[in-house]
Amino acid sequence: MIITITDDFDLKKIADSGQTFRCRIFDDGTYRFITREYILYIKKIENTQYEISCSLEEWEKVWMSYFDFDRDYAKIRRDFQDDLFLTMAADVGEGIRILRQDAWEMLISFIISQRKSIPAIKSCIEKICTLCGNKIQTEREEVFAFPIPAALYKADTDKLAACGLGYRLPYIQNAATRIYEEPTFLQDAEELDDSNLLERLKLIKGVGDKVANCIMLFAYKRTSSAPVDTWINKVIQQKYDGINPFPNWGDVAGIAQQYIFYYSLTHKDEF
DNA sequence: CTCCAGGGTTTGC
DNA sequence: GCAAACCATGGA
Repeated sequence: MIITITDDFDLKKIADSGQTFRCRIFDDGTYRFITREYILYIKKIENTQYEISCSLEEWEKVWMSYFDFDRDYAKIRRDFQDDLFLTMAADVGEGIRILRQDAWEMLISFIISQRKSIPAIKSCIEKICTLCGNKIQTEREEVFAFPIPAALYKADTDKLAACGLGYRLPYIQNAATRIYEEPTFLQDAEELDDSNLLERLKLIKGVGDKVANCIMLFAYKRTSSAPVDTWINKVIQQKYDGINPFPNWGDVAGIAQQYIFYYSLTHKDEF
């Protein structure tokens, strides 16, 4: 099926933006995304035309929300014009969108992410999916879904450790136990305001300010949340005199953060 | 081989 | 309250 997308949408930049760790790029230019049990193959045909593997119904029900198409990113970028560095970063990152991903997957993925490089995070998560995720056969490949809480809870400790979790193993097992025993924990958190949601997420061992902000931004669409990691911290030190500028950008701070994060990733020699 | 990674918790003051 | 120490492991 062919669809038209007119707002900012760059598959490669989204895949490389560090929000999702399970996007696969095929040699023919097709991108694969997974969320819950849904799998999408999408390829740019020309200009605003994209070929998608799912039905229009699934596109509208699942993927429109996943890719955050209710938000006008072109307008958001224009509103950054009073900040020179952010304007440049947003220009470089044009096409990035904030993905609305599964809260459980983001919780586990970003606990794993601490003190790991993005390639290491990806391979670690892939091993966990292969170990205890649901196997799905598509027309292109055999894929493993992200494990549900019960599957991770019941996974053998030694086999889980062999996925490269390191010292994060007890954090992961603790989080899996928590969500397995209280299945509505993440769902109920949706009702909380930003401040209370942050504190609720930080109740889970291994979740601090940075990881909680990632979960808020990438799963709960709390676009005021701007995670400060090592790269963002370098930018704050070198471009903003050590003063965190993100609170100044209000409810689009998280989007500004994502443009700047992508800029720092693609211009490592400047930091 | 060494160095560091989308940090967080624990410990010591 | 705040720094500093400590954490396992893979990728570069």
